[in-house]
Amino acid sequence: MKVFNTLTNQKEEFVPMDKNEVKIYACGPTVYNFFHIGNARPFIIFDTLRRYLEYRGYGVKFVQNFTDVDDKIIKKANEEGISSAEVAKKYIDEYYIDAKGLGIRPATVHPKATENIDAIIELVKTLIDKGYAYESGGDVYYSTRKFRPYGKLSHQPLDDLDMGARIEVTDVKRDPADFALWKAAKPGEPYWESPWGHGRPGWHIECSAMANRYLGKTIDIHCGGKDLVFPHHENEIAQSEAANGVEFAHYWMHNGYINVDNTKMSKSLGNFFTVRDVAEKYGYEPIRFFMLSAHYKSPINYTADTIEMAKASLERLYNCKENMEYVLKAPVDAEPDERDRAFIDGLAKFRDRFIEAMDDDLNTADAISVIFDLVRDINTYMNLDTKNKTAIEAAKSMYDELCGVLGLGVADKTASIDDEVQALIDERQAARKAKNFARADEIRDELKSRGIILLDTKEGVKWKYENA
RNA sequence: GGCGCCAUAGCCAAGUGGUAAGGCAUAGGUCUGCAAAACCUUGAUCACCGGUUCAAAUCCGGUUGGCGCCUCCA
Repeated sequence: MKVFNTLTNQKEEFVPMDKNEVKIYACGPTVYNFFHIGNARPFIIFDTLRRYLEYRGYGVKFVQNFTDVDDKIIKKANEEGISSAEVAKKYIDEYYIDAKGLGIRPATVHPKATENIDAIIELVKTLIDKGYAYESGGDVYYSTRKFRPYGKLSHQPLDDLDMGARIEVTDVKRDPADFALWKAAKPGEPYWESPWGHGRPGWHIECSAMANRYLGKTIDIHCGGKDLVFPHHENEIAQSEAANGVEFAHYWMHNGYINVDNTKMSKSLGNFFTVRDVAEKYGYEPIRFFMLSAHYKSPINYTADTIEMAKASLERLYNCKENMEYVLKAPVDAEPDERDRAFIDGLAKFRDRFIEAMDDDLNTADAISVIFDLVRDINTYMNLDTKNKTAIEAAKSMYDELCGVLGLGVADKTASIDDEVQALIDERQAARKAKNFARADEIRDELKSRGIILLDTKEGVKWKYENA
């Protein structure tokens, strides 16, 4: 498999240190609000990366943190008159609800910053001992200029930074480019005991500390949104490599932004849509489909149209799946003939094409097109007058296999209907047989008003929920 | 000022040297009592100019337009 590595600015063959335990660290959410669809992109993309690596036979240890102590959380807590811990707890719970809806599997470990303060303090101490950090008025800062390779990820030499533009120049920092590892507690803020007094960790240090604790000094892949390249990931490298003396991560993968009106979506601009709100209107799965329908490095523009198209595309997938399941419920010939055999043999080529696409830096857009080609092949087979059980099962299996890697089109949407509805369906069938189409249509309309759609197929009457 | 990205059909979007995947939408057809689903058919010389090459959406140079990062950010 080839992946684009931000560190080298090119696609490279992915070679893990240990294929039985590929170490991946993904920057998780700061839990002070429902997460928005811009936040959702890396969660979905790198969940897909993990699924694909496992599909290809790798063992994966996937660590994604929760930043549960931070200025924004403190601000929210003050606004609501509750503690930071309560704010964090609430939005961690909400994270799991949305993540589950989006098909994002729980990470192997979801460490929280507040549960790793000891490791953070140890790391800060190490950096001070090695001369990379200094204490100043209860704060501790990292001396950016001491770390010679600083800028190697963002490919931007320190001296080219436009100093003063957005950098807070204070007299506690020796250099404007230095960043906080530890912040002295202000009144009313949560704090922990440390060698530098009461305080709390800076943002960047927690990831270095947790990656080290849960994955070791060197990891295979570190991933996150493109906006984390600088300064967050650059600083992580500075911290981890200065402390450990070895390379921090072999591969750095970054997803592009979600735009709204062709402008970056962000909480600070206020032009964001939460996953919860979008899901309530369109469902969760179209969001995942939308994310995977373009290459992860490209910016994508979120609009009502694009999410509706995603929903419509997904319906095509589910129609195919449901047709197979429907036919399999009835007795079907199990002994494949020559024509069935040819169909079955043809299925493997879709897997080959799918793998080829995904091997090329996770080309999910291409992989989806392979699935649609498979669906067309299956639909054509399903249109035949005689079908074979073995063949449909093989097709279904291939469909589930490929869709499963992307986390799409595999939900079980079958639900039971009550006896009254079944009686109406039966009555309608009788009416149709008697050519009483007025009554038949009346029943169909009645059920539609209850959200149940009837479909008359060659094999009999099918039903489904309108918005399933 | 420094660094970087993008421009493919009405819309979304793959495709880095050999004459353009896939999806949504549209129109016509097959099937159906009708409808739905499905299937078939239907649409692009790839922003513009120049260059390299037997051959370019793909490589090089330029132009125009759009976007991002440079210490809140996924």
